[in-house]
Amino acid sequence: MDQREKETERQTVTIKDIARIAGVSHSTVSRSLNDSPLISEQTKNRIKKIAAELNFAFNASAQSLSTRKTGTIGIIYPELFDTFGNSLYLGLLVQGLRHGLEKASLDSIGSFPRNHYTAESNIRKLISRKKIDGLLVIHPEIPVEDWEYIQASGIPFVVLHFKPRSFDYSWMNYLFTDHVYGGYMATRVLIDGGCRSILCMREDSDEIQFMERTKGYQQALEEAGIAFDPKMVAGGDCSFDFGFQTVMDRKDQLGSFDGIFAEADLVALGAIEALRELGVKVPEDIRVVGYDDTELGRYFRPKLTTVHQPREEHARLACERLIDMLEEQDMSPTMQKVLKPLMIYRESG
Amino acid sequence: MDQREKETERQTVTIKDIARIAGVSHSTVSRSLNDSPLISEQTKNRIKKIAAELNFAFNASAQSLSTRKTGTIGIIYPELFDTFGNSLYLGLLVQGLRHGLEKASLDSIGSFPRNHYTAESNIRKLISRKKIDGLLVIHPEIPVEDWEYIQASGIPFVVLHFKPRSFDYSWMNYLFTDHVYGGYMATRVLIDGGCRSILCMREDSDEIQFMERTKGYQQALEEAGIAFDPKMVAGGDCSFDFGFQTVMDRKDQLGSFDGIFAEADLVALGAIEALRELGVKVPEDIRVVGYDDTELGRYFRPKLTTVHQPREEHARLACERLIDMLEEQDMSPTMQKVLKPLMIYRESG
DNA sequence: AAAGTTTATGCAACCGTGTGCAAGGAAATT
DNA sequence: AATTTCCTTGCACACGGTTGCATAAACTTT
Repeated sequence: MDQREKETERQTVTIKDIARIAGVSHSTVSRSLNDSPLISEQTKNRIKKIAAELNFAFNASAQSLSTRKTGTIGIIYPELFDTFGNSLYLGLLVQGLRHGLEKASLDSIGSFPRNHYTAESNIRKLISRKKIDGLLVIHPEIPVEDWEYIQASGIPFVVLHFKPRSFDYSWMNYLFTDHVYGGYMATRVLIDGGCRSILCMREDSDEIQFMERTKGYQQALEEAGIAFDPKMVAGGDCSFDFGFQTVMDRKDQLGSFDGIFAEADLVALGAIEALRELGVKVPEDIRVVGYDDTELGRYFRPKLTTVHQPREEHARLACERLIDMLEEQDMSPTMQKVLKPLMIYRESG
Repeated sequence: MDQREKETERQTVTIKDIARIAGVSHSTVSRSLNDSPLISEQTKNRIKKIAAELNFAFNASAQSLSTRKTGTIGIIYPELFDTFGNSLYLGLLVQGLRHGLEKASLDSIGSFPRNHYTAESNIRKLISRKKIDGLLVIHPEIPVEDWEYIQASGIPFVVLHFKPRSFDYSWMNYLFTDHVYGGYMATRVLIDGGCRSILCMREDSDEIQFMERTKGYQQALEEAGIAFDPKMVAGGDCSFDFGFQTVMDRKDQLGSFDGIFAEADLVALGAIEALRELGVKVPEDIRVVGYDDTELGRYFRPKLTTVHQPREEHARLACERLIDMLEEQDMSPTMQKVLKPLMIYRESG
């Protein structure tokens, strides 16, 4: 110990201090404060009172060391960007999880999969150093080694939002959104509105969710007897500019489509803005549907018709399952849900 | 210990296991892995090799108990809402902090000031149970008892973004934004653009930052020799509707103002939308300036002229100071900065 | 060669809490 | 009254590390 410790006079109260004051052993104090049935009510109350007077609080590290429970959950999620509408979605999802964990008095360590400076895996670090009791994973690209580590460690965890790529998740507890259905619904809205030539603006990534949205688009077309035309699918990124540019690139063939399914709100807004500048009326001339139901779509005019993901339900169910796993020590994948998204009907579609 | 422990065969490697294998005492292992100069290079290397082979990792709880360092920082921040543009700002600020902490290999527990279910103070809980080494506080309403607790505990902390109300912060390390200057700049942009009657739409809250923005507005008016008229200040919430409604309420007296300073982007956008519906051109007829530089303002047309807060710099400086405090044990308030915001010139102003 | 110095390691106590087991005392039973 | 049972409590060890101090070995110095 540092010599200065003495001077600084740490006034931290431990169960031994309470034991001394109460004239009992520290085990009795420990049992009392943990409401053990072994201790008489009288003694318990006396000790609890002393503890309260001294503002006693358990030392979390000591307790964890002994009980092998940290009372902390790791939440792994990706980098947020201020140019992506769904960053707010992810932020709110994490917030929902935090709320759910609070119910069980669990703290949460938020973390990226790897340390940006050392490139070390934060997931493995948190697990191996035993800083967490469980894990909530929201990330499209967890490295295989990390998945294997998680699996081998036997730590309770629930996967949310992003389907793991290149790793079998059939044995995991998970909660996803049915993006095929989302893409299908969005496209159906357009078809039901009379559209027959629907442009699909998709994110050119290998994230499964975008594949699925496009698949739903195709299904809706097929169901309506509209031939799928690969030329009607434009690939790009998740930006306003992509939507804007994609429309502008087609300004000479505006009659070639009468509906747009943008797989992200921001893209839809870019498309709408381009259409406005070209003098095309939305939704009268061309209908536009977005995806994600970000704040953006609520205020732009025309207000965006879009697909909403059941964020609250995701968070609630994930926490419930995780807490259950912590208590029951039962890792079986009893929570494998693919929730249906919700169509938000506004003006643009 | 539970009997089942034996069966489950915990394969966790401890320094004692390494000691046994290496034929040394566990203190030697501890010193080796911590690179103590007391141990010979030869022994160190041998032991490090064994540790690496066994995938050894320190038990965080045990280490904390002994060293009184947890390697974890608490980040206290408010509830985010999907209807407030600055929720994304806060999310990104927290992310910036997380990055800054990663540099020193620190984890972070994100938390609201109090538990929503038990109403217990999370701040006091984290400190008293010794779950964290330091604190980053981003919240407009920390209860006085919590401030007092923080102060008494002597824990290193830095306050960001929100000035504490009803508690003296002159002794703290802090980083704020100069909102007086922000309000001044925004108003100056309008005045320089020729405006003489400027409507100020402010959030009717007692958060200091809004008071300051309004103060800056007044200063700019005064400097330009424009009399301040209380009727030109509209109070409301931080919503699109507030901006929209405030303009609509004045549709019969549109000539009475030629500029709008909205103290939040969303409010500015609502105002712009109302003006558009009323056939008023922005910025030709009426200029509008927002505040916050949220994603929203980048895509709406006309693109929003607004005030940007130096988020990255806040995060970086706060982490640097906090890490320094952790290492130096020097709590003196050497980091008391009020950063200047940045004017973003776009189309609306 | 003896004494002093340096270097490398081990011993044992400690950090704060949990818990199996033994033991003491009171109450219940014979 | 002696024995058995139950209820309380304390002892001692465990959890997995860190560290002051003693000690043994190796190396200098005289």
